[in-house]
Amino acid sequence: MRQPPRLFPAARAVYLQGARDVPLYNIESGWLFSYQLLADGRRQILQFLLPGDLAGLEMDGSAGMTHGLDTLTDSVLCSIPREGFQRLCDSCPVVANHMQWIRARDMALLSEHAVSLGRRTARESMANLFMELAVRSVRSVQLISGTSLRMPLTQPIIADALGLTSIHVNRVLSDLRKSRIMELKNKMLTILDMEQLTRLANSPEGFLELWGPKAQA
Amino acid sequence: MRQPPRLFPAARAVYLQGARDVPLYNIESGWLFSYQLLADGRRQILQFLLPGDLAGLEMDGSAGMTHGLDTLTDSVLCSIPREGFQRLCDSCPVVANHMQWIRARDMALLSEHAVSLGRRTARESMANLFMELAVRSVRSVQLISGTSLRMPLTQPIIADALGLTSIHVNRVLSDLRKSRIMELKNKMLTILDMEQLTRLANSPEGFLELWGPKAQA
DNA sequence: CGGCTACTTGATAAATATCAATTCCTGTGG
DNA sequence: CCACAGGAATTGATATTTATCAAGTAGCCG
Repeated sequence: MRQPPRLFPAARAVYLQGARDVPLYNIESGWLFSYQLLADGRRQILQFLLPGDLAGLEMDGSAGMTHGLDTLTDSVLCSIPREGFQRLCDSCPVVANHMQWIRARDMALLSEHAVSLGRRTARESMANLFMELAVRSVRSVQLISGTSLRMPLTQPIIADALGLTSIHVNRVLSDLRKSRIMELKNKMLTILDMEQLTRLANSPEGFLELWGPKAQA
Repeated sequence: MRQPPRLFPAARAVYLQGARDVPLYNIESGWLFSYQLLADGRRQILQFLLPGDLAGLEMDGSAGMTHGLDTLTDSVLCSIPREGFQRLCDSCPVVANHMQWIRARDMALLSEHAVSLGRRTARESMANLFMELAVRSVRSVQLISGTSLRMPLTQPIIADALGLTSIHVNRVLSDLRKSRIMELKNKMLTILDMEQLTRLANSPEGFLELWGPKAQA
């Protein structure tokens, strides 16, 4: 049912906010993000999508998508027709069930993100974001080398994810480097002090276990 | 399958963050909110729940709930055993389907909330929140009298929903009153200038239609 | 190359938080 | 039924965080 894989180059829109008849997309490789725009151009990034994730789950239909999807890196996506998938869900409870699980996980991720936006300081939010992405990317494909891993985010992207300006992101990042906690350079994240980073991130118990055994299924 | 209705008085916990074996709850009447706490007590409210909504959908299982649920007003809830409901979903695709729809709607609401937290000013966020709750409450049970409707939120609650302090909420609220846009008094919201309020809320097209015909189903 | 964007740093401004104090409600216990 | 306690609402003064403006360098894609 999955359509043939298709390559989307880095920094391209996969679909725009408001688009109609958008299929689901299975992410074979690459990093992407979903976002929502305000009329004057302000942008809030809602989620980052990594290999193995499913995009386009949110609303569709007559009103159009509530969010847009862009690639961060070159990505390979397979589209999945909505109605065919719907039929599959109807006929196979195991699939329908797994979908619920995926949606619950997405919701937990977005909730955690909302906590950062509303109640964490810039430092805490950044620590949290990097821990989340480190765990997720290691669990999906990523090869770690020492304490470094690939983290293809630019400062403006981090800013739009955390509700900050890129200038402020730059300053906090250099603070974190000076504090010898972590370093982001050349799209590589190096964790210098996992102890302190974890304390800063301050995620509720259980958050990092969201990608435990069950997520492998 | 739904258990007998049970009354929860105002300002009570229905379940705590981290609780295990929590059932689903159908909200027969009352207003509630779900939230997440940080170790030092900072609180982020994630969603408001109104009659007809379903609570407890997010993660459960061995790790415990990722969020807590409290009542705002006296509320009547029916618990729904998780495993029984699971079986129902498995045997009845229409139900499973509607669940997906509910989860997609919750996701869209939380996304919009995240946009407020990250990219809207305090004024805009508040306009947005009140428009959302006005529309939802009118669609569920609420009786409107003129341009006023019941809105049982305190300033500290609004603050924890929008990532602000209650002091700042107070100031913005009195600004909004002085600007003759809206007024919140005695748990009643009065809309003085719908035109301006809508412009301030600045919600993407389609957001307010999330509770259109289909939501009645 | 050339043009755009990212990154960096400094100076200043705006939004929002913190501290403090007072009044007003409202639910509760005597 | 009243008194009281505790949170809610309000206002002022001040502090902190984060944004805005500005400018220059450095990278990267076409």
